[in-house]
Amino acid sequence: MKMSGGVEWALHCAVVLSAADRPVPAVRLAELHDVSSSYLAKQLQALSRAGLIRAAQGHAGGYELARPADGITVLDVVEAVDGAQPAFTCTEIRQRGPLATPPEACLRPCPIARTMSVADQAWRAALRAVTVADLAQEVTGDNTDAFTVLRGWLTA
Amino acid sequence: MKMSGGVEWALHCAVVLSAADRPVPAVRLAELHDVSSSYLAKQLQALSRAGLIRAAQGHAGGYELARPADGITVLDVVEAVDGAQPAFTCTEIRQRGPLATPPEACLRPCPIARTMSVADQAWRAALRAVTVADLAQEVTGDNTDAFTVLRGWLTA
DNA sequence: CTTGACTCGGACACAATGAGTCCGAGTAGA
DNA sequence: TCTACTCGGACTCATTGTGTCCGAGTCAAG
Ligand code: FES
Ligand code: FES
Repeated sequence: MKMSGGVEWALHCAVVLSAADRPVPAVRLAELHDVSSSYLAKQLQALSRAGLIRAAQGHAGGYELARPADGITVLDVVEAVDGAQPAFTCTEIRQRGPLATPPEACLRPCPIARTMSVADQAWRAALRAVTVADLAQEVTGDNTDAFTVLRGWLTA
Repeated sequence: MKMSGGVEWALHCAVVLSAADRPVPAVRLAELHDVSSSYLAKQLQALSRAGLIRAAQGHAGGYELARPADGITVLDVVEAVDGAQPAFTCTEIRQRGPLATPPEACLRPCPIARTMSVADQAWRAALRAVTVADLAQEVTGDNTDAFTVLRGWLTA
C-alpha cells in the first residue's frame, strides 16, 4: 500500500503550470522544487501520455496544461502517474482448494472484493472532487502576490 | 499503489475462523485455499501481532479469533497485514528550491496533502464500516449449509 | 537557408520492498 | 518423560519503483 513518490511532484507541477502562461521546460520545474530533473521528466512524460499536459519541443519549448485547470482533477494526475488499476486485486481463491465454491455460485463478485471496490470508489470520488484550479486557489488564497512572483520567475 | 496480495488471504482466513469453534492450524487454512502454507503463516503472524487472532501452540493448537467477529473490521485486517501508514507521504517539497515557501506560512499542511488525507480517510471509513461478521453473513446468505460443511471440514 | 542549441522521448542500471521458503524454540497432549 | 505438533522469526529470490543517461526531433535565431 505504497503510492509512487512522484505523485507529489506531479501534482505540484500541475499547480505551477496552471499559473504559467507559456511552456515551461522540465529542467525549470525541477530546480524550482529542487528535485532530480531526469526523474521528474519521467513523471511529466506520464502526464503527457495521459493527455493532461501538452509538450512543445525545440527552442523555448516545454510543458503546458492541455486543458483548463478546472477541468483536471487530482484523480487524473494520480492515475496518470501511479496507474489506474485498483489497489486490491481479487485472485478468486474461493474457487480453489477442497471446499472450492462452485462457479455457478460465483455469479457476483466475492463480498470481500466488493467491499474493497466500494472503498476504492470512495477514495477515487474524493480525489475526483478536487481540481487543480481548486488547489491553486487554496495555495494563493492567503498571499496573492506569490502568484505573480512565481509567474515572473518562470519567464525569467 | 499496489496492496499486498496477502490481504485477500488474511481476510478469507478471518471469515473462515469466524465459523470455527476451536483453534485451526495454519497448514489447514493453507490447504483449504490451496496457497503456500509458509507464506500464509507470515500473514497470520501479522494478525497475531496486531491482536486480532490468538495463537495456541502445541498439540491440537492453531489460531482463533481473539475478539467476536462483529468487533473486527476489515480495516483492522488490512492495516495489520499491509501496514497502517497512509499511502501518500508528503515530503514538503514546497519548502525547497529558490521559491521555497517560508516556514511561517506552512503552519497548516499543504492543500495537496490535505486532499490526499481526506481521500485516505474516506477509504478507511468505508473499510471500517464492514466487519468480519458482515462478510460471513453475506457469504452464507444464500447457501446456509456451507457453514456447517466448513465447520465439519475444519474439525476433521 | 544554415546553423545551432535546446527540448522531449524512450531505453538503460541500481536499490528497496514484497513474495516465498526454511528451520529452530516452545508447548500441549499421550 | 517423551513425542509430535504448533508457532515464531530469520533467510533468500523476484518484482517493482527509483534514478540516470543519451539520441531523435524541433523551433528560433543569424
Ligand atoms: S475470492 Fe478474491 S476476495 Fe474473495
Ligand atoms: S509539499 Fe508535500 S504535498 Fe505539497
